[in-house]
Amino acid sequence: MAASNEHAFADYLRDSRTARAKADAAAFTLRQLARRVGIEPSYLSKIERGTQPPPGEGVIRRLAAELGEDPDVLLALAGKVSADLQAIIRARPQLFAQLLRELKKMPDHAVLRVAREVRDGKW
Amino acid sequence: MAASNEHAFADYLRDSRTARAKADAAAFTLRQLARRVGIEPSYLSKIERGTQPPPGEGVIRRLAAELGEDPDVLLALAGKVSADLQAIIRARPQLFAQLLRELKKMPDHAVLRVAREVRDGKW
DNA sequence: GGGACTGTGTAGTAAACACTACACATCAAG
DNA sequence: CTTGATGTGTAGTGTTTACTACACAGTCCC
Repeated sequence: MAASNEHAFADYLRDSRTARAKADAAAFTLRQLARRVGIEPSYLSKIERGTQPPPGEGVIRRLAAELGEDPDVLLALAGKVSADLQAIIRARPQLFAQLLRELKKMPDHAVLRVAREVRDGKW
Repeated sequence: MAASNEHAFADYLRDSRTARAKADAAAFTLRQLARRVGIEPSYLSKIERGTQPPPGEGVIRRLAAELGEDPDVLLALAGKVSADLQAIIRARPQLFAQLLRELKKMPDHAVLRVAREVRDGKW
């Protein structure tokens, strides 16, 4: 694998913001977004360029909310896993460890199918 | 549940070691275990009494190996989730986030059944 | 009663994490 | 031409994580 994903989170974030800026220019300047999220503009700037590593989960969640992105995807790009998902695993470590390692090999549609069947109360 | 302990990891670890010590006293002194795991005895002592927070994943894995414990369980007691499981989730965040949050409500036997069916190649 | 063990107390450290504060250069608009 | 906004550079801070180093007291053995 090439080192293509060095700034995966950074790039995704900047692209997402500039995309929103096309629609609503004034509301999605770096400074405005930083202000709504509650961080320093210079910090967001560095994050968007990958100068700084991705921020903490809280900031990522607020960014996702403002940008209409999926928090879990953004967290993943930041190399993190949502704290609530971790808690779910920790509650039954063996069960979920086994299941996840099994599903690792499976294609998307298989995982999706499992999820759907579970949701549809077939268990 | 009895007094759900603040020092769940600590107590579990100490109990596990002292249990092994009944069988093979010399091999499971605090110092011997610390030596095999590659940490300072005083550090292990503090960990076993909950004076210090649980160690990193590497140390926990080596402790589990020496004590014949399940690494995922030990990690869970330490408030952590195995790095490899996190990587599995990060590879397909939406899929696994949805599945896990769905399975959270389900009883053990249901999760187990899903895992078994997946393993048995019904997908 | 000196050695060789136990476990423990005190102190400190090095790196990573998650940010803030403020000054600066640039550019568009009035 | 200066005002007000944009993004960015430099510097620094408090906290957490993950440990090490070494000295110490008690116990068992002869």
